Amino acid sequence: MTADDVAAAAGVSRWTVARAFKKDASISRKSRQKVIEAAERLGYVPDLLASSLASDRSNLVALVADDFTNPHKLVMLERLTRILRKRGVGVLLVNMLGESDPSSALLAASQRRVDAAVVIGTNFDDRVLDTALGARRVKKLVIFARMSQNPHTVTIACDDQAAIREIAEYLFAKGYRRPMFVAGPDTQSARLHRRESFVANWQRLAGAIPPAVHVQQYDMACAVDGICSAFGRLSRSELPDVLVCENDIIAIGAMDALRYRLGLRVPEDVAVTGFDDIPLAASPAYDLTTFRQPITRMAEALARLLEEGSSDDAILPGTFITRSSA
Amino acid sequence: MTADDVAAAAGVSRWTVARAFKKDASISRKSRQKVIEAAERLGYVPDLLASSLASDRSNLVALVADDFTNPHKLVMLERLTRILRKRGVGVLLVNMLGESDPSSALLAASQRRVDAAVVIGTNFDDRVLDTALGARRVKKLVIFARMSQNPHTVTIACDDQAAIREIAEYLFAKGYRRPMFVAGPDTQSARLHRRESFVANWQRLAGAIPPAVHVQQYDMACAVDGICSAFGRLSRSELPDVLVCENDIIAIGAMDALRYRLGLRVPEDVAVTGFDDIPLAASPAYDLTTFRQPITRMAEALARLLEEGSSDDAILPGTFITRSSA
DNA sequence: GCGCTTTATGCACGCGCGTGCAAGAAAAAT
DNA sequence: ATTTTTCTTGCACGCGCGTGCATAAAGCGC
Repeated sequence: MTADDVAAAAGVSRWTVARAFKKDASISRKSRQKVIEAAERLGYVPDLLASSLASDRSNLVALVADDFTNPHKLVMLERLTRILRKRGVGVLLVNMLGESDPSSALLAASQRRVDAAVVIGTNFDDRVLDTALGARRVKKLVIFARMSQNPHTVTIACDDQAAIREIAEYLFAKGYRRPMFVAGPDTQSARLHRRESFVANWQRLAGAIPPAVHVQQYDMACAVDGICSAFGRLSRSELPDVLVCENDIIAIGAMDALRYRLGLRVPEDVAVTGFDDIPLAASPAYDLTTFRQPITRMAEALARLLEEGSSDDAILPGTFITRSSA
Repeated sequence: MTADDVAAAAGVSRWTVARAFKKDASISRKSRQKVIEAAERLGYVPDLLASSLASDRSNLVALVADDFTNPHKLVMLERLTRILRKRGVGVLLVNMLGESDPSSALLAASQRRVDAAVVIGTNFDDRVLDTALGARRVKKLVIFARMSQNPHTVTIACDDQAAIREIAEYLFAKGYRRPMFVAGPDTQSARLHRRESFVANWQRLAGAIPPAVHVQQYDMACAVDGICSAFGRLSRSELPDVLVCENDIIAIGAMDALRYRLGLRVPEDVAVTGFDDIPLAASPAYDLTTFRQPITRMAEALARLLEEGSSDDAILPGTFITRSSA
């Protein structure tokens, strides 16, 4: 079933068929009607592959990820695929986990002529992005839910600064005085700046620099180990009264460590906050105070960026969710 | 950068360039060397879009899903994308959640000429598959990690029958005598047959038919509610001694319900088993006895199926994981 | 009904590569 | 040296649709 078949059936030319399927095309109401009917009858749908080849838009974006241990990724994937699909944009999921050369993931995407590569992973650094862009491999590079200093990329993210300020002020107001920040791995670039933000805010509020620990990976088991070893080095009097975690998966690992390894109660002995509001955070077992990123609006910002071809960063406000863990 | 450019640079024809990039092509060692060098120098990589258009293989599969609340999906996505990518197969992620017409998801995939559509969701029924196949929309339809009666589809799944038998026998041997099966939604088709399997096995072992409940969705919150209302209808003496759950996410919801809503201890009062071995199952908070599906080998079976074009079902054995929850 | 503007339609060419075949080159056998 | 076999290379044609322009049709005021 090609456009030619439909053209013959509708008694028009192939190009009129193409116009019937194109919004804002110069075509009469009658012709479009005829074409649509014929197409329906024959079961014709335009071939996006041929269309991509002929034009220079593929209506396809690559989602590049290297971190599949965080359930929040699933939320992001769901939202992105649903919203992009509604706008006729397909999603190519590229796993760059265990890739010898990380930029080869970008290359794989470029071979399919994606309109944009959207990085939603964690452990990539600026050089990778630069080489990919330098080689004109991808037309557009978007960093999603992360920050990047790279001037050639577009950032779509939650307003972490404001979020962390809100968390810090809330904790201070609630009377917590010995917070400890629990961060993820200390990557080269495109990192979150939640730790710096929290330290700055707490200094402003309480006049003291809070301690911070890093866990090896954004992973529950790592968080458990990280917290245990961090607490092992602390004397009883130095114990924090609240753990401010970079995200929910670390926070949940931290809660498990506190409860099941260290025999402490949450929130009575040590309170915990997270970031992301993953589904598990709402479970009665954790009931985690956290911060929800505006994923839907971020996905919509991405869709708009693709449609309009703009290159403006989008930093959107999220929602603070208070539960019983802090 | 097209093959023509490389051809000119290497002093050969465009077709020789194509051959250099094709495995088992009839080409001399020298020519290939020349071409590869020139390609590397010019930064050329073959355009998969044009390649797909010209041939009838796109090396692209669609992963169709409608359920993004189960972290196990993330494991599946990671494994599938990684293993398929290693073989040069791209993955198009299609979200059919909230789609008015479910088959439109298949259509979207077909418009990109995918080599196969792989269904990894839950709430689709046979009619959808039939119409999609009837219209020759997709060349191949694969049901992944599910069973389907539809004779035109290929099934790649874990051997649930054997798995459930192993669980039932383990529980019986451990002395449990009043099991209750906790199943997910009762869909039309392409369902799991774990409940039937368990009932049959338990009847064989203990000579009694165990009760079963259904929760609305494969979702923690639903499982919590489902268990609470099921236990509400039971008298003290009828309480089960073990909940055999269709998958981990239900099992974890069940554990939360038991502990935080019903005030029961796990496993002392009621034991729990799951299925899938999601990362959370290994956490100290749950430490769930469960059954791990051979996702890696299932993904490899899919890759083989694409390469060889065979249409044989693959039912692969998994691994029973015993932890403290039962 | 005439000139004018606006709107519709048709068409040549190209997007980058695959397929199958035939001709050419090299190696092997006579 | 010649023939046969094997290997290697080149090429016409097509995959299905988009772009920009030229032409045709329709609408409009007088």
